[in-house]
Amino acid sequence: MKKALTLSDLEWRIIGALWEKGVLNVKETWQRLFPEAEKAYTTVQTYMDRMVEKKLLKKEKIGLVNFYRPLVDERTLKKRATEKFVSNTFNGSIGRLAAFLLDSWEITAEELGQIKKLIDQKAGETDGKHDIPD
Amino acid sequence: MKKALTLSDLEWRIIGALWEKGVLNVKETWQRLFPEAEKAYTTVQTYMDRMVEKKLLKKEKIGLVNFYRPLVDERTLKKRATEKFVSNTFNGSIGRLAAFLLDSWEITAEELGQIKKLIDQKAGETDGKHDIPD
DNA sequence: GTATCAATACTACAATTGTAGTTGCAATAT
DNA sequence: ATATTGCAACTACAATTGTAGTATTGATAC
Repeated sequence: MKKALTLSDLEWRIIGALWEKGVLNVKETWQRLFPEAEKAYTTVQTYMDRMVEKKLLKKEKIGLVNFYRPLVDERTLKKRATEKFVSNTFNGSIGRLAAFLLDSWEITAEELGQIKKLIDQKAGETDGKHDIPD
Repeated sequence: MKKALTLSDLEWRIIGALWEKGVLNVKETWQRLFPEAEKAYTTVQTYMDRMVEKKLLKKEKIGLVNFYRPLVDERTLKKRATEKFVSNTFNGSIGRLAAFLLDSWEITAEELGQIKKLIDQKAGETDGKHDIPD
């Protein structure tokens, strides 16, 4: 009932760590995210298990320890999240988002240059389907 | 305890309607958003009142009817929402977001052109602080 | 002046989220 | 064997969210 695609802050951080490292157990994740124990270990544990229920992660026990791996592809999830965000906030228009970003952010000249370069690449590559790496 | 800046879908739609129209009462909002009564009138009512509590809207009674107005500026709220989104999803980097958009979206040549134009404008205007309108 | 209508105000309640404590169990150190 | 340590499993609980029903009250039509 609701394809669960709004991750909370902590969920993003957890899955982010997992994408980065591949597999982690609760302790590792907890230490990474909260080196000063800003949140309780069990909080992270609860989150990770709930994320398993939500099919965001997969958990497998090796010896006594559970290891968690991301079940969803980073690009896919980010894309959905972006779609949702843009839909809520900019009536679904990427163009509006782009305009807003340019208009409301301090973006350095370098960044602008880089982005322009990306655009040119993109424009140049308008022949075949570009193969999504990875 | 939490500066309430993640609006839910429905909250976005409501405040969006309010930004568009300036003031609306519950009934008008409800009819606009759910012309087929997909949600109950009282659901919208509840939401709008909760948004008043959250200081997102202001409510004032005129005659017997309550009218609601947005209390937060559209640009400001969208900026915060974007920041939060980018922070969660792209490690806070607008550049990464931009790269992702270019890489993962089908963007038409026209759109690319327009965006490029915006960038050039922006680049041209790199002298003084640009005054954020409104 | 009473029934009806419209909009408000109040109440309800399950699901989800944020946060963590408690219990149990296997490995290890003594 | 026994105490201790590490982690897993289970349980808890308040706050928020999604959804809406019921009650009340002022206006209006007879």
